[in-house]
Amino acid sequence: MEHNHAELQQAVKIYKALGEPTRLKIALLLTEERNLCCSDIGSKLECVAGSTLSHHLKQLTDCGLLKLRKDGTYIYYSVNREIAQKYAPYLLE
Amino acid sequence: MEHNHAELQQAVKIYKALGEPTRLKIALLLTEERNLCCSDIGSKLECVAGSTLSHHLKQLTDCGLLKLRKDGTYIYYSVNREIAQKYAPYLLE
DNA sequence: TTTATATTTCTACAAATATAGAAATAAAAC
DNA sequence: GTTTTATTTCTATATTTGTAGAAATATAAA
Repeated sequence: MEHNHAELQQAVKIYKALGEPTRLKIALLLTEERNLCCSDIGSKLECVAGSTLSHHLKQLTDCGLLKLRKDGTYIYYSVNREIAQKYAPYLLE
Repeated sequence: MEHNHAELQQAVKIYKALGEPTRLKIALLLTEERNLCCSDIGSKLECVAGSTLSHHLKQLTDCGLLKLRKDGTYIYYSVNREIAQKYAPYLLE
């Protein structure tokens, strides 16, 4: 009902992030399995360069859809289920 | 859980459609007010050429998010609430 | 300290896309 | 019939974006 500009912009960012096959797969992967790191994801989605993956993970994180936890050189990603529930519960099905 | 290829492709199309400011506004507009035609929408979203609007409405329709009803030269659009509920309930808030 | 591993940033480029003007199509009104 | 209105298709263009290699950064392991 009352969608202010800031909220609308976040929604656009979230949907833009999910509107790309590789990123949607990443999001679905991280919904099923929590705490995967960049290289884990890379080995599950064959044929994606590390730099490309990093770029996608940044977008998914920047919009608020992914949470991250750093541990040494590793960064573990998970889906922010509250955000997913609000904007794209399809991910959680 | 079991996201087959076809369903995944539709999800990508839906999120890609919503991941653009003008199209998200159109979708929100049509959630609040049913049965608007192309030119109605055009007058509510100032500064969008008819051809551009047509292009956006096609994408929103092709992915299944909008339903249409033709009446003479007019085409009335509405949101497919079942699809919105599944993929983007944010629209219905 | 050197080496290996994880991730990001930089750079470049091909492909996709949002945009709109002009022409085309279609149906209504006159 | 002609004219007006609604929408689409065609065409072109500027911008965005997905991609990956190379270099950089950072931390851990040896």
